[in-house]
Amino acid sequence: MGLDDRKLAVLRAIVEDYVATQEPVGSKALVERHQLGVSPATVRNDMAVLEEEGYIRQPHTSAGRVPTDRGYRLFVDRLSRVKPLSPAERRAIERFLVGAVDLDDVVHRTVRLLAQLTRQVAVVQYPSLARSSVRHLELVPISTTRLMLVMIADTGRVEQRLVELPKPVPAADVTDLRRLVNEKLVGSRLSETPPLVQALVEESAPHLRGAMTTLSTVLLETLVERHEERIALAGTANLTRGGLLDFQGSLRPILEALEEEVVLLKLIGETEPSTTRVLIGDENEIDNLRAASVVSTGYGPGATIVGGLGVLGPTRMDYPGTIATVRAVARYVGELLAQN
Amino acid sequence: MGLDDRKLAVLRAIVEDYVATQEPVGSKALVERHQLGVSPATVRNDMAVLEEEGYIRQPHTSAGRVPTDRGYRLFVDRLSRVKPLSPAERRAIERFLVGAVDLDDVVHRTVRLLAQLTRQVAVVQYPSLARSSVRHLELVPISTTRLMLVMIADTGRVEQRLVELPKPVPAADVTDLRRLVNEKLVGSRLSETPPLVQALVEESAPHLRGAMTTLSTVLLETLVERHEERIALAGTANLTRGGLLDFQGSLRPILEALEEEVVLLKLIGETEPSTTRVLIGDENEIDNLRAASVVSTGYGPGATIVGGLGVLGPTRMDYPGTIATVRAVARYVGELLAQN
DNA sequence: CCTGGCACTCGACTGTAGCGAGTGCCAGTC
DNA sequence: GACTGGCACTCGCTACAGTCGAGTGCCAGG
Repeated sequence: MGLDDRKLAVLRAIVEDYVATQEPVGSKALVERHQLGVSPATVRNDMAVLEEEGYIRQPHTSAGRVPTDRGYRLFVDRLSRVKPLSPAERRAIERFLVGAVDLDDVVHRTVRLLAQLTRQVAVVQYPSLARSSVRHLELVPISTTRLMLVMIADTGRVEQRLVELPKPVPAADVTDLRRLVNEKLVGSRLSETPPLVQALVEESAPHLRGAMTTLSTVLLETLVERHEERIALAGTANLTRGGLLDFQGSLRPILEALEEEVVLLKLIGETEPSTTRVLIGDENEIDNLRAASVVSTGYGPGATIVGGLGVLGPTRMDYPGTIATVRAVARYVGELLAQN
Repeated sequence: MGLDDRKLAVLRAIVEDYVATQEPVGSKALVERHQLGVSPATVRNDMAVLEEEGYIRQPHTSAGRVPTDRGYRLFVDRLSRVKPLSPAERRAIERFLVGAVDLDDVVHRTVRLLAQLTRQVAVVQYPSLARSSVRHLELVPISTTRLMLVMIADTGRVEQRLVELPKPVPAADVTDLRRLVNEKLVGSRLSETPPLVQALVEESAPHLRGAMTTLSTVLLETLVERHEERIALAGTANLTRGGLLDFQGSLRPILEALEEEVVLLKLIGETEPSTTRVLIGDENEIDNLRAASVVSTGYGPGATIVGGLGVLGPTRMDYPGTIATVRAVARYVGELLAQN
């Protein structure tokens, strides 16, 4: 484990050069491009150690060195400072996000912005229902046996579900139902609603009981239990940058993974602490994404977190820059949400 | 233009073999695999004519022939019958689409189904607002100066917009506004609403005038004029089938095009007649998609068309099969919509 | 502990040769 | 006049040999 400062400097230089050039970097080029203060031969010795420890590797004998996933990990954890954003990027973020009217609008703008700034695939999760509370519930009669249940959450999300009633319900009863569910549920977090909904059914007048039961079923099953998460995606075209060198030749597994909402949620949805999470190559649990890295973080108004966002790219990525961008965008989005 | 029956048969054989094998097809292989009743030499003469007319070409001297876009066009127009669906496919469609509850659900299932059956990129347009009529408008107070406008269309689409009021509006007035807009607009097609909305503003009581004006602005601008279209996409991973032989080496332009909603709408949205539309390679107006073909059609309950759906793939695609699948799926979706 | 020197490795590139699929053309046949 | 068999030709593909050079590991000396 004898990684003295110079060896770390060599690793940092290798990572930076490789990220920039996309080509294995050799000892001679290294000393030329960085002020290491030693000769190529010395660097070679250091490289030998770094390779033995698993931080770099040679694609083939007599090629330069390339960082391993482990090497990137060390780089991210100990060798890089988060790059401050350029004023241009800062301006781009502001320009992109002002003028958003809708939650939909915010999410779409955000995901495109992220993709554009990082030049990678961007993923943004809509504010999670599980972390939202009910602002209003609306019942719209579609026919005598059908209601449209519209739920508006404090995070701006609006969800609707069709409710098929067991038997016709008069308009007056619909009004009663609407009043009851709103009285009971408005203001409470969705994760806390089950007992309330239960009580609602038990307390409701006999002639409303039937309708209230199916209504509660819809509420619980489709909105609370399998809490519908929504995801926006952009920038898949960026996967083709760098030819087929990244992603070991085939985009197939990546594209397949990106089509699975569950996978995407796993990637960016589980960020509990407010820190940025970086998953490098192999660290990723999803097999299809073993050749990719993910940088993700949570966002939300103020200190609370209501959803996640992040980007996915080749392991060979500009981590400091990407981390900075992801964080900055998350912060701006949070502020935007706080305003509403 | 001397294309006698045998030359057409040769063209058909070339298209079928090339689609199946993905390799340029030569005269000898042709007579072996198809009952043409003539010798390779004769076929060669026919091929020479077909090439002169621009229906096929040679990638390089001494390779077999490959159909040109023009060749595919002739094939689609005159040389192929729509393939009947296999019972398995038929069953797959039914199994996939029953149990859909939501419009969202229907669209998502449809797009995935299409992608799976055709093994290509599938695109489904949500029922167009322009072709929908208003079933109900709901106004939900968010704060004293903010309303959430929820529009439910007869096609099942639900759209919401935040309305920022110029000054606080009491709850009673919101009730009035809700009643007024519903009385006036429910049942009318969105494309016919502008004069109605105009009248609504002019006829409304003075104390409602201000709120009604901004409300009408939101209605007209965001829902009617730039009629918000929504699109679902699936199966991008299928682009990687056939290695990089299709799409002349780079997926980049295709992926870029697929990220633009406008482009997608252009692809599948303009289907006015109920017939299936096939765009082959160069016929496509979007430069990025000159290497691809699109098969699209309209769908809707009964005979009316409310939206489009289709698939995108390499020009080297199984046109008869794809056309059949796209049509069948569109028909099923139409039936599904008619039930609601 | 660092450095310069040196032998070695091995991928990338180049040029050559042989193979074979496929063609175009032509003379002969029905 | 249409079709066919035969034949010379083209040219991409593959294999192989040779060269080049970037990069390495190792070692002796400062």
